[in-house]
Amino acid sequence: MAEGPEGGQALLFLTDDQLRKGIEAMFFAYRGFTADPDRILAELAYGRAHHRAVHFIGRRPGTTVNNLLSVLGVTKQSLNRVLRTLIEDGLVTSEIGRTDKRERNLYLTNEGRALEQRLSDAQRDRMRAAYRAAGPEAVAGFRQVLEAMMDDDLHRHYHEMKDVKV
Amino acid sequence: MAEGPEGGQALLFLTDDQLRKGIEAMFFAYRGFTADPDRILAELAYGRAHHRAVHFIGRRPGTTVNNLLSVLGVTKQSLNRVLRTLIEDGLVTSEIGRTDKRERNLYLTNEGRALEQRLSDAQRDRMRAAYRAAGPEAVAGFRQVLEAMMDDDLHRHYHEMKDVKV
DNA sequence: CTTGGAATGTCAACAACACTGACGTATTGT
DNA sequence: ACAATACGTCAGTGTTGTTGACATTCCAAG
Repeated sequence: MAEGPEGGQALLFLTDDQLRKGIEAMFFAYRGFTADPDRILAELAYGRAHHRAVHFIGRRPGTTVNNLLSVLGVTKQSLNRVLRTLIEDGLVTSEIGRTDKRERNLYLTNEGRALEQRLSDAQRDRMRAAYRAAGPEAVAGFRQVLEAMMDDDLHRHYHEMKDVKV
Repeated sequence: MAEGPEGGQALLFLTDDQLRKGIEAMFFAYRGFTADPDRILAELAYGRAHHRAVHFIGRRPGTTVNNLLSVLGVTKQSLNRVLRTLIEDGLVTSEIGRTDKRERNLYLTNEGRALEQRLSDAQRDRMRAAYRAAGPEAVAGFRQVLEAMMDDDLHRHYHEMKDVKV
């Protein structure tokens, strides 16, 4: 159905070699992407799981455990282990829901916000350098390809993150 | 040197919000990026580490353990466990180095090549779809930003992978 | 030639973090 | 009352990372 480009010219960028380079670029870039926060987390005996939790709680203060679960794509047992340590360490608070008392609304404490900021800053610094080096048009393309690469349900979460309701 | 853009317009894409979106896009996209191979690997009781090993051995037949180590960025002990199972399962062969008997040259067997192909195909399919949806210019930008995001040493490995010496 | 150090790779034990499965509790809604 | 939902927890397992200890091989200094 509407195959589109027929000639060789338009398909040049879809050769196996081009695709392979893209795959390897994703692999190496993701390592760089996580390197700076990982160093900070290692000092504190935390891992990437803690980073992700703190990030998305910071993005959506008051989010429920269930919502966080589907965004992160892990099991509740796995998330619970992380949340427990964050709450014990005073970085996150868990409040019983006002309308539905079964739910728990999650918030960052001041200390939690401080860590989130520190991790964000490190990651943003690298992202900023990459953006600056590549230029605005490259950034637009970057975002387009990444969006097209997401699964549908992840895509949904990604867009839900856009309209922040603080 | 040559700082370039000074005004607000050219720096719009460097706002914290833009950077945050880029960060979340990387997070969600990487999940999609690994989803298809992960499904295949789960059937075979393998993990991503096996995928990475098989991929880079396939890229550089005869590579040594040490070289693979620095590309993958893990400890030799961690890699060894993965290599052992791959060798036991007949996907990889390890040959004692000809010039230096301390080294081991790694090769894929036919069975190993078959798995590599199967994983590659799955990952390439998604990459191809994303490339096709985003268009050639977006792809160029995508690659530019990813390259700028890598650590220097990873960047080196990335480029070394370009000149294949089969 | 021998000896000591460096390089390469292997084995063992441990920690982090994901998973499944089962169960308990409180709350909601029919 | 009853079923479904939201959350937490205990137990067990697997992958993947880590450090520590050790065997083998190479090479160069004495």
